[in-house]
Amino acid sequence: MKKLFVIVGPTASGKTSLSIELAKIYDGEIVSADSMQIYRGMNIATAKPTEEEMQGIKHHLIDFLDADQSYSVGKYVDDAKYAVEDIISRDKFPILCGGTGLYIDSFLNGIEFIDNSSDLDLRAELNKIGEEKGIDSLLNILLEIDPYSYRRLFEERNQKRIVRAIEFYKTTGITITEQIENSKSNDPEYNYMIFGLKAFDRQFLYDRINKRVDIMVKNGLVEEAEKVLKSDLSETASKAIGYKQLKPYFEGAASLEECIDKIKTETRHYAKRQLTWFRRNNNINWINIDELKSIDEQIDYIKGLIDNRGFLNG
RNA sequence: GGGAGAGUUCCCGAGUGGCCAAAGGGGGCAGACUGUAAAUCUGUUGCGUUUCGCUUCGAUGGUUCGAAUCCAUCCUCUCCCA
Repeated sequence: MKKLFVIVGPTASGKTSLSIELAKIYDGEIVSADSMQIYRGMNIATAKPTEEEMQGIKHHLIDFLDADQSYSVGKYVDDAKYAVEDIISRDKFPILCGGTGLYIDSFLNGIEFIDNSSDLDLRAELNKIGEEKGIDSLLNILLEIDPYSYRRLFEERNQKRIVRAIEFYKTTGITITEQIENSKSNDPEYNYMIFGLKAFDRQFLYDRINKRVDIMVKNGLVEEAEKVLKSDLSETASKAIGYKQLKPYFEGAASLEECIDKIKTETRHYAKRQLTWFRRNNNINWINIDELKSIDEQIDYIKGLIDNRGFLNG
């Protein structure tokens, strides 16, 4: 079976530099799994590696879309597969690296998404119902078509997900419950070892995040934000942390410091959510970055794991 | 020196005699997640032997069956006049 390495972890845990070192050792190329680094012009806020940092290692799925284009998991699964196959065909070793858990899991598990399952007009219409008549009226619609989803989403009352479940059924004729089941049936195509970076002490990570945001500001985050906010942003791109939080500053409604603090807070929350996502994956080999602080130590540890398992043999 | 006001749980902040371990928000912690995922949403947040007990609302003392809420003194802070 085709082999690859996967590196995951919360933002600011050091995935980028580790992946590049690993690529140097194993003659690899990197496939990014990051929903924001795909965009051109969004560099500082997304902590996109610079040419210099890449050290000649080829990176895929970075910098290939303009910010006014939207993107999705479904596209990612296809694009990542294409990139990985391309790398393998050239006898290089693929290293998937990123923090977007949904993208990574969907790709690794070979989830098949269905084309044309979106209807933005219907979505808007349903959202309107939600705003006007309340979330219960949406739940009632869902109850009619997919009682299982209804039960699953009843407690959570997540309008976005309820709307999506209805939309999915109305556009495809099958329920989201069925789709979830069907999409899982594929056999995995790749044999992979997955490494996760995390901090034993949460505060250690949070400090790193805070410091990194300060560095971003020094590197011109505010200027970049001004430019990005003036351009046309797709639904996807507009969600990036680091730009929208600066809006009040540009509008004179808040101080620069307040906005930067907001970026730090939002980034910490994001890291927390990433950790929650990855934590349920029992296959991850965790590396504590507050124990193994240098890349060299991390690489040694990873090499040990790879050899131990005989992953590259045969 | 004179006058006005304020001190509430990690933070901001509501509460002016019992329904108050104390609204709401923030932050923290935990969780969910199938085409917007850097999104969206949920739970929890004084302690304990947890349908009950204990300790909390600047401090001390008092009034009362009962106080975060009323009174006295003290401490700290803010503002106004000097």
